[in-house]
Amino acid sequence: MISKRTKYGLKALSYLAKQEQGKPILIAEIAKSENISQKFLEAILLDLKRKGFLGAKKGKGGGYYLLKPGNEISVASVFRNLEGPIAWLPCVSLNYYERCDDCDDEVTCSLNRVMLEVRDKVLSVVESKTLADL
Amino acid sequence: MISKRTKYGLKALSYLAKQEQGKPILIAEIAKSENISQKFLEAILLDLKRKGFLGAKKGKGGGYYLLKPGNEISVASVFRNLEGPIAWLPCVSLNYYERCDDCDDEVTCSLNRVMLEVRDKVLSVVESKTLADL
DNA sequence: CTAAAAACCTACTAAGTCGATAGAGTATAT
DNA sequence: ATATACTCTATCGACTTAGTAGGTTTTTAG
Repeated sequence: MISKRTKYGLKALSYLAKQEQGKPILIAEIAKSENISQKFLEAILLDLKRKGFLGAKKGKGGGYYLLKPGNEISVASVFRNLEGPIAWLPCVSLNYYERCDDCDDEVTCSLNRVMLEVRDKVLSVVESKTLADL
Repeated sequence: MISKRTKYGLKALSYLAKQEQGKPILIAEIAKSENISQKFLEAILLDLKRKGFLGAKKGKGGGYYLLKPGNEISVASVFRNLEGPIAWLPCVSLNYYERCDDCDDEVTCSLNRVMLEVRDKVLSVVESKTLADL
């Protein structure tokens, strides 16, 4: 299960991808349209701005807008930035690799192979899908 | 990411699947072999017993054993019992379905289709793999 | 019959996350 | 100037995670 944070973030970005690119959209508009708590969404969008997905404009006529076209932003990149690793175990993660302290050896670990398969299957979907596909 | 609970559970079951079926194995033996905190593993195995995966024998010569051969227990069934839903969202879960309160309609939800794809890809792995494959 | 073995059970903990709310501060357009 | 709208800090209660501690019950062996 993914967190509401990630879910809301994806929904908001997909909403923005449907708009004229570069045109600022109000947090309030997105929140209302997607049925998201506005204050919660504020924090999520701010985070997405810091992570380079969004630009923002303050004051009247302001709002958030995508910095790249929707079809250049993969679901995987959003997921990794909001939720974290895509892999089920740190020892099979591409971007967040970490050794398991309970395994002597990854080659003999019983779970390693299956977890690699799961990761690759998920990646095959989320790396190929972009905001424009949502 | 899956919890250590689920990870340890899978490792312990796969350890048991490698033993002579029906022969009781000590918690301590599994814990040592798999580098798991024994007390934590106790709780996990007890849970797996209650959920019908394991049998137990008390007293000297006792221990835990699989109730079915390893090749009849899918990774998916263990995952569901220890971790919960396999799907990323409740609205695309086969076994734990729940409506999303923020979506008016699942057909128009931007995430629904992609999340279904993710679920199916993961299922294709974990439903086909059994403890004997680990 | 007794003692050791081993599963079983209850309770507790520290730390962290989740989903949200409240209330200011800051930059901008008119 | 003033309203607008993003930005920041702080807090919240409920929950989960990964354990630890210590005692109880059942079973087997001597």
